Amino acid sequence: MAFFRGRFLHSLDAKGRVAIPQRFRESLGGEEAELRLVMTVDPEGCLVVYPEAVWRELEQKWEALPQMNDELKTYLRFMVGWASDGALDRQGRILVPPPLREYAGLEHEVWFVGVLQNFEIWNGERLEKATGTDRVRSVTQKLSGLF
Amino acid sequence: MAFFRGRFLHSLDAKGRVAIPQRFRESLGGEEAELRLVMTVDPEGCLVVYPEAVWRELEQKWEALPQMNDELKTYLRFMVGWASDGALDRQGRILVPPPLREYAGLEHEVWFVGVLQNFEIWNGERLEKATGTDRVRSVTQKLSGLF
DNA sequence: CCACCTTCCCCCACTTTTCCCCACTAATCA
DNA sequence: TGATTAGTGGGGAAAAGTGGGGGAAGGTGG
Repeated sequence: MAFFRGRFLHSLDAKGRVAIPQRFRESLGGEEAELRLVMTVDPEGCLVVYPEAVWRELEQKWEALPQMNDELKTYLRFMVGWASDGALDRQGRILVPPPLREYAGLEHEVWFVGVLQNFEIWNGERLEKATGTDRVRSVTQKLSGLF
Repeated sequence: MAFFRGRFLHSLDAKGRVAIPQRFRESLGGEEAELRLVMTVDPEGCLVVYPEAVWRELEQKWEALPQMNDELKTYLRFMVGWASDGALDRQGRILVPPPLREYAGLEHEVWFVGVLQNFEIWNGERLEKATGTDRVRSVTQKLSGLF
């Protein structure tokens, strides 16, 4: 299973390409393996990127759900509706489609953040707000019962 | 299991490398063993360094939790998002990636502090504030029921 | 059906970072 | 006082990230 850790500052070029951090590329599988991935959005305001295999598991879970209620429909419209799949180019870069770029407020500088099974791509200011120490402290308090 | 104790003053060189105190290196396992470790940050403003095995246990705990939970996501963005794994070089040093260096306010002089299962790397002034006797006194009072 | 335009992806060239290896100094211990 | 071991610093090769030119592919409108 792939594991993504750490944060990396990269830059989106004028053509909308970003290099995936080498550490992440290694986690994506063998060198010649199909480096396919699926990206979508998170309500927090960032992009979320999954190795194709991980994404497929999510899809299977959704399909296996007993009934399709309104909440699930809303959720799928969001997660699946925004999803875009692609592959790395020969230089290890991906192309971020304009709608996703806009959703996540990505300009020139973007942060890659590993969160175990997948990773995220953030606008710097948003990331700072989302992971500021105040917020983390309060969250840690709430979680402290769990581990 | 490894045990880290004590504090040591070392210096970060211009390339961002620091030597791990020899005492700590011994605790990391056999000489030829894989001297791999994972470092991340603490809201208190320092770096936290784990032997790889200890870190993995933490990750396994996190993975067992429900992944849709927003609080957990925030927490992972912080802990895992800052994490950086690496190995000691031939001289027993590690490279501290620039984002971590900046987060912890590390300049030339840094303090290593052992805290049992892992150790921390501090900016001197911050360490002084965090472990000032006033603060420790009040904390000790609150804990006094526990042991 | 054909010209045009955009999008995407390949290649190449440049810069920066990382990580080897080696050499110097300081401290420790016979 | 020599010998060993820790910590420090720097040179240089290799790798990673960045940016741009140009051709192929695919969509659009006449």
